[in-house]
Amino acid sequence: MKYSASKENYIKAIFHLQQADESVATNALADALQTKPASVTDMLKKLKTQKLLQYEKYRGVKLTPEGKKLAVQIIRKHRLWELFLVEKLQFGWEEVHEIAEELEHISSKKLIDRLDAFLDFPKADPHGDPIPDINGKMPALQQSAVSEMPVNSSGTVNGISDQSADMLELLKHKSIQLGTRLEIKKKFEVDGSVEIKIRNQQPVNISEHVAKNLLVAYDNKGK
Amino acid sequence: MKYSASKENYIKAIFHLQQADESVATNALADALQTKPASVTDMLKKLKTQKLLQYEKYRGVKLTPEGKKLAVQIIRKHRLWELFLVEKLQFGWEEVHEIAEELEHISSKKLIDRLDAFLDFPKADPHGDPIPDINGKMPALQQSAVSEMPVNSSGTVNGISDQSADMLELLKHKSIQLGTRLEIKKKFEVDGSVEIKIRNQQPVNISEHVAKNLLVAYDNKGK
DNA sequence: ATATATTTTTAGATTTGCCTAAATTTTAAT
DNA sequence: ATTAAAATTTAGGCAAATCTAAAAATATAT
Repeated sequence: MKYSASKENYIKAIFHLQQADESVATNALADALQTKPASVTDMLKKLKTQKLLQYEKYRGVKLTPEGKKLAVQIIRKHRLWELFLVEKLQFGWEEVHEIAEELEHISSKKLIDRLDAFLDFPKADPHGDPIPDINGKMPALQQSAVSEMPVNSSGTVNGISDQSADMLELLKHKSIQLGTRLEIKKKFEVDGSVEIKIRNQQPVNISEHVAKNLLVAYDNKGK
Repeated sequence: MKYSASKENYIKAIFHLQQADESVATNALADALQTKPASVTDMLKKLKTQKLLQYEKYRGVKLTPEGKKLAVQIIRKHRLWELFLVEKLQFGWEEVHEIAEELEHISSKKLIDRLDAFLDFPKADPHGDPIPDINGKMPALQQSAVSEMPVNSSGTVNGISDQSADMLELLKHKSIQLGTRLEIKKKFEVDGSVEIKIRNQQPVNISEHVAKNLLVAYDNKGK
């Protein structure tokens, strides 16, 4: 079955908003999709008749297994295209999302499976998010503290264990935030500090404490 | 300016139908676009207000310079994507058209220019049709007789000078037709005959006469 | 030159996806 | 347990792109 780009965007948004198995509110969806709640209600009725979701009025919405399957396919396309853009066409990792929003609606399944092979069956996109495989299986997010990463590896900041104001201030000062892509340059055994490099900036040093609390999603190749 | 996929398809169809500078008939367009003449009339009125074409009712339609520019951009995208699919993703040259019909509507100009560079600024698509460059300049179609082509080069059958029934019968027998992709394997000086290979078939020999009359569009790399 | 056939346009609907404004339901607060 | 606030849905419309059926213009044939 083939769905419009608009419908696919609804399915994707619900998937992302749907933590665990709670249902998603109309307003939350309207917000995520930059549209009006009334439009969301309209669309939910249509998607319900297509059995992509469970919807009872005033009760919010949940994806059916079929809806989830579709969502995962779209996410697979999105993340593969993002990686293609960064890895093969030299785009910056911050400029690819918008383009992938369009590319993810190209329908050919064969295309996406070939692209997957061309990229060597990658496990994560440029932001460190996992890429579902050909069967829709989503690999666990590969996350670890900066202190655990090998020299010369790279990844994307994805979480901070110590959320104290002091820590956040320090990170802000070093212009590190969620989504910041960094590379491990050198590790000092003496004090456990780590030298990291952010994009075009000069390498900076972070203490063992910071390195242990800064969580990074790392790329990973191979099947 | 950004146009809908539907509008882009109209512009492209008019461009292809518009020989020299004659105007294109409503019915011809409806035919090419697999739609009804009434729908074409509706759309032509819209495209006229956008100054992409000259249209007087009952008088047919012509692209304005602006319309032509848009058409060339779309064709550039289409052909680059086709080549990408064949060259990088191992698609057969006959299965790429349909997918490229979707990909050609992805809007990012930067994407297409990067793709162009990634493919090494190719001059022709897998069917031998010329690819407009970044400025919209369309290289002349690189066409020559099989007899003139170097050994190991390849191309796509694109015309036949001698259109006699006998010639056509012979070509049909060897399953050569417009669009057939072939490779020059060996040339025999003695009699001017040429050994060619078609896709997955065994190599076949064609006489000097045939080789001189079989016109092929050949691929070409580099700026 | 006039009738007939063909092409093209108009008129009026339909579907998709969105909107605003008003009504309804649910939730939260006292 | 009411009432006020917030969330959600309904009702009625709009624009894009299509359609069918009917009308109008152009082309063709004798």
